[in-house]
Amino acid sequence: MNKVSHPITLADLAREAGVSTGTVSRALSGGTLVNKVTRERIQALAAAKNYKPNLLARNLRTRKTGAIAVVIPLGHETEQHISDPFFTAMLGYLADGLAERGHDLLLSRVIPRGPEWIRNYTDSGRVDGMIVIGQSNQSDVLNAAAEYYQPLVVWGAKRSNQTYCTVGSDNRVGGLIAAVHLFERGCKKIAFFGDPSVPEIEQRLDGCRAGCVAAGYASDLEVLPTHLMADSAYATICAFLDKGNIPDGIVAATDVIAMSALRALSERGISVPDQVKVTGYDDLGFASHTSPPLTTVRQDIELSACHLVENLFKRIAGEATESVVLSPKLIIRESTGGL
Amino acid sequence: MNKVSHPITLADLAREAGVSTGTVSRALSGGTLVNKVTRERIQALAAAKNYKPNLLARNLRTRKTGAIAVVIPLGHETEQHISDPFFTAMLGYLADGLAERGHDLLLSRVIPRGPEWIRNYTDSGRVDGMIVIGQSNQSDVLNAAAEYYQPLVVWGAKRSNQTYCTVGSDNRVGGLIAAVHLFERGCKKIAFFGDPSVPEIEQRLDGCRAGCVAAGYASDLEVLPTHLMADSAYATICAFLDKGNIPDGIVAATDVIAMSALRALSERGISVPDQVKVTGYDDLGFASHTSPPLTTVRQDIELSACHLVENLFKRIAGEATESVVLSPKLIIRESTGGL
DNA sequence: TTCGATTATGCAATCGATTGTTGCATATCT
DNA sequence: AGATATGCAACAATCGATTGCATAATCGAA
Repeated sequence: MNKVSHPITLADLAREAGVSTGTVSRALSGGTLVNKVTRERIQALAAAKNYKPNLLARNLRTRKTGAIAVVIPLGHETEQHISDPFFTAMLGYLADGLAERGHDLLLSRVIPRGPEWIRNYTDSGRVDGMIVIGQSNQSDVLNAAAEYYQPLVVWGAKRSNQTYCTVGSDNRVGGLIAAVHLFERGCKKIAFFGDPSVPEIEQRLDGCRAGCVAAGYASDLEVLPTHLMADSAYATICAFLDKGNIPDGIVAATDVIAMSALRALSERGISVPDQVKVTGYDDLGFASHTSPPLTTVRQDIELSACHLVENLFKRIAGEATESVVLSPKLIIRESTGGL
Repeated sequence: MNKVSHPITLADLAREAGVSTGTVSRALSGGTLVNKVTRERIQALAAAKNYKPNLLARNLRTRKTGAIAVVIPLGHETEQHISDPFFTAMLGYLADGLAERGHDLLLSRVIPRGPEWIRNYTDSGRVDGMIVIGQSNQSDVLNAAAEYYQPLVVWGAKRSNQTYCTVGSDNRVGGLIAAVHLFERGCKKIAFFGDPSVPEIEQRLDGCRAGCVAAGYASDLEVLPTHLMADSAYATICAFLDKGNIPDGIVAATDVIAMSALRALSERGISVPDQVKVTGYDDLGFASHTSPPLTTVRQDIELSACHLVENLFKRIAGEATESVVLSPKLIIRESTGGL
């Protein structure tokens, strides 16, 4: 067995069959331009030889690649890892959605150091389109790219000065319904756990504040900035609780933070939902399996992924697309007292 | 702004600079074969025009692609989704590891219907190598591929008749240390939760049985087959518990199953670890954040990903590699009584 | 001034497939 | 039988970059 045996090529096949490469190509692509007998002979030969076309060559010629770049720009959150559960869940659904349409997924994690990173995708000919997960602080770059590159969609909040197509959920509404729910369940003193320097989280906090106003909540909403990663959030929350200043309702900016809060509370013998009610955000897979199960604002990641993929393919086809803003939905579970 | 503006090419640049494409190519690749003055002039021009080489063309010529296929074959577990937490965690680490070496990650989920799927990667010229996550029931296909395709590594258990390179952890030992730990903690009646028709899980069960023997455990180990997905596992476990046949120790085949068990137990007022002790498997991110935190057999996913990447690049370079068997490690937390 | 050595650049083949055009051979029709 | 129509397959250009080889330009030394 030859170690560096190059895969068989169209030319090899042509030589063997005694015809030209063009004929082989047409025979395999199934058109009727080739005599049925020769066509079937060539197809049989190709199958016997385990022929697979070189996709680079085909793609170079046809200007289609069958791959979509999924890019995660890590602008400020360099601590954040692709292994963040939200990203990975999104990634899984995107992979499934793209696979259904016969496309592969080229995954990249980018730490932007200048505006030119995006041209590695838009101008490299490697992909038919790109999905950017989270605009981070790269709005300007994305706006510029949208000018010359159509097949681009972005997961994230819609902002006013954007020319690119986004799919995202309304973080402000999400924050609002979480807060309102806590007040409805009788909370008198609520706190927000999460880092407002992340754009999405800032909007959630904003909505949360609006909910406080709507409920006639007098005092200032307490805000505890925490990182997105579980370990770090957990430590911050423990320190906070140990100061003794315990709220009776917590709006956590993500499920991961909520999970850390549940753990910290449980370890201190503080009962959820009796003494403290907790809401999360995202409704990740584990949210229904914490103890108690977590009330959370669902961002329907699967649906979002569908929209992203659908809009992307519309744009690839040259059609116009509208940005999508999904309504977040409150999923009520035990951590706020259940139904 | 032209909607279908094709990216600028080497030839465009050459025309503009009044030189041949070859010269431009050499100038940009930085060699000293081009006069310093012309070289810098061309480099400046390229930068000004935002030139990015077409990677398909380059790769076709150089026979290198800078991409690695990460393939998840779903042989029997068609229910299993890429969004499974174990896969996504692995994926994140692989993405990071490959990115460090300047390679992209081409993600595919494959439902094998015949032996030829693997040639879409080995013979398509699209990737420089491939990492297969989980051998599923595709051992034969992988063995055949290893004959002609060197840059291939597989995550999974090492089996006797394998010619391909694997990285995996010793599932048998993992199952054993979990069981032994439960006996040490005083359990008298333990059960195994998980579906033994999955090869890895079968090995874990096997180890678990060995642990029983070592501990002089008289009766037969009770085995409850559950699916890998949380919802389904939860339902199965509830039904099991409601039959009243409650063990005092549970070895769960994955963290997801363990999490479902914790929830089911908690809802029935059964105290963990006082009445029942529970161990998981994997040590995924959420394992330390369940309540109570989960004792679990850690498969060091990050380290595994490192080994996979490292071995793959060795094989790409033509070096020989050894399969790696990592020792799983018991992480003791509250669900079995803590340290 | 002339020759050899060196350097810089152009030319053209190449990677492997797709596809428009063309030529040949047979089939069909008057 | 001669003219036209049709089917089949070969030829060659193309996608965009890389690279071996040939050639032109430059320089130093005799």
